[in-house]
Amino acid sequence: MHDIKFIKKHPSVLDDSLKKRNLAPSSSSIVRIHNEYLEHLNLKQKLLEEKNALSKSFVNKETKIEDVKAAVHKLKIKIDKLSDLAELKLKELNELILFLPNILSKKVPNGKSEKDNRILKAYGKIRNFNFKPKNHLELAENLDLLDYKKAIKISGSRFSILKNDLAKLHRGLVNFLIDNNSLEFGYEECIVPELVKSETLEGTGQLPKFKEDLFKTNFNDLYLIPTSEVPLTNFHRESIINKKDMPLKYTAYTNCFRAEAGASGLDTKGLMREHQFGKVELVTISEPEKSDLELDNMVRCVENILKKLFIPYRIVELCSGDIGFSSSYTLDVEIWMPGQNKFREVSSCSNCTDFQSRRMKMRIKNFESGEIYYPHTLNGSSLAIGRLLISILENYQNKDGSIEIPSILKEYTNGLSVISNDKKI
RNA sequence: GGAGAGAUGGCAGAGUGGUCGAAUGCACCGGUCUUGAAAACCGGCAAGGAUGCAAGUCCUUCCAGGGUUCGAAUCCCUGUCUCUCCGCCA
Repeated sequence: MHDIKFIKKHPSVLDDSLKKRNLAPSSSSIVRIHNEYLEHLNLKQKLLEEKNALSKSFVNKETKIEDVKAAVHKLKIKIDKLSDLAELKLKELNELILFLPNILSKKVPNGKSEKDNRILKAYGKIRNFNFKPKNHLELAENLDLLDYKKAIKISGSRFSILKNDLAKLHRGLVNFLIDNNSLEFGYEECIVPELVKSETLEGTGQLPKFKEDLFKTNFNDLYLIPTSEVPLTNFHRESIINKKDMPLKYTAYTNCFRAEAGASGLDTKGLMREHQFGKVELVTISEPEKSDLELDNMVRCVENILKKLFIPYRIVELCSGDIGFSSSYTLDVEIWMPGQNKFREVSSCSNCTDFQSRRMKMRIKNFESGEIYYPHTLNGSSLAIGRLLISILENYQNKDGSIEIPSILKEYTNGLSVISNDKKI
């Protein structure tokens, strides 16, 4: 959501950002519609004032009852008409604005697609295999870790069943990640609903534009969340936060549900792209002037995990053509997947500035000055478990198809140190 | 699934047709007192919008949407959600 007053003052800021995203400029229609709205609104308010005065005069004995009734009746007809006109304009305006993406940070590089993203940093040594590394599907099949026959039978494609030590590894990873986020980086650990109202999704920007990516239930029109960013960021929707309580930092593990409507043919097999996947998320609600710093903190929190797992990764700055709707600046974290011989996204850390907080009417109040303003919201994955599992399986594989467990995870997996076909005692 | 109750400011909770944007308490902010703090006392304290250089003035909002009325937090209808009890259930 954008600030109309800001757009009216600096129309080119919005238009330039839209152009950078390869979209058509729209400030002129916004300004026009808003002015039309104000015309109707101002007139309506004047008439309402008259009407209120007449009602108050009623207590006065001198007033002629019938005259007042007639005058109010006349005013009412005019007011209703103006009300309708104003409402229509406001609706028109909202429909336009709700579909506009966030204004991009100046730092965002120009570009059309992910090919134009900028690699800022690479960390970790890519392992040199003295055999041809298998991909996670081959590894999992050999070790009986995934069952797609059953998954397809019960749910269809793009669903997985994890078994045996892979399920255990998944469970351990979640605990490891949450511990990292909460104990080392101060994010408050939460367990949150995975079904949310449409207003909640509108708050973070998934609705109304990306409806086709979501699963909707027929219970109270609730939607399955595509990421726990949605419930976490909406914690303080329509409320006012005391400045003293800032910043607010949350982490949660949830399942995420995505229709993947536009991804047919992409990553069709395995844990890479599924309708349901587990993810640990970070959300920060921050003072506006501190949000850049908080994004750095967030990325460091994610990097800390990968360093401890000894997984090679790189940090990628998304270009204007690839960056998400609600974000003003995004850094992706990509991890090395030997089976695909490339880096793949495992986290996306975004500064959404005041875009989401305006949509959800979340504000900060400075009780000393009385000042009320919008916080910045940030979100990042830490991390997508499925993709992390792919990377662990592929990076830690041995020639015989067995898989070492990263040492940091042993305390989270009952001491499991290797996944292999050898019977354990 | 059956029966009942309810939705008011950051929270708790009064208010059943005009004097209500709304008592009171807590929280919060400022001050007095104190070496400092606490307590006590005094004062302040809803949000959004329009208009104006500003001071200010005006409009809207007591779950949402309709209706009655000159006038609605208050009366009527519809919807949504919440709670309690019973049943079922992880």
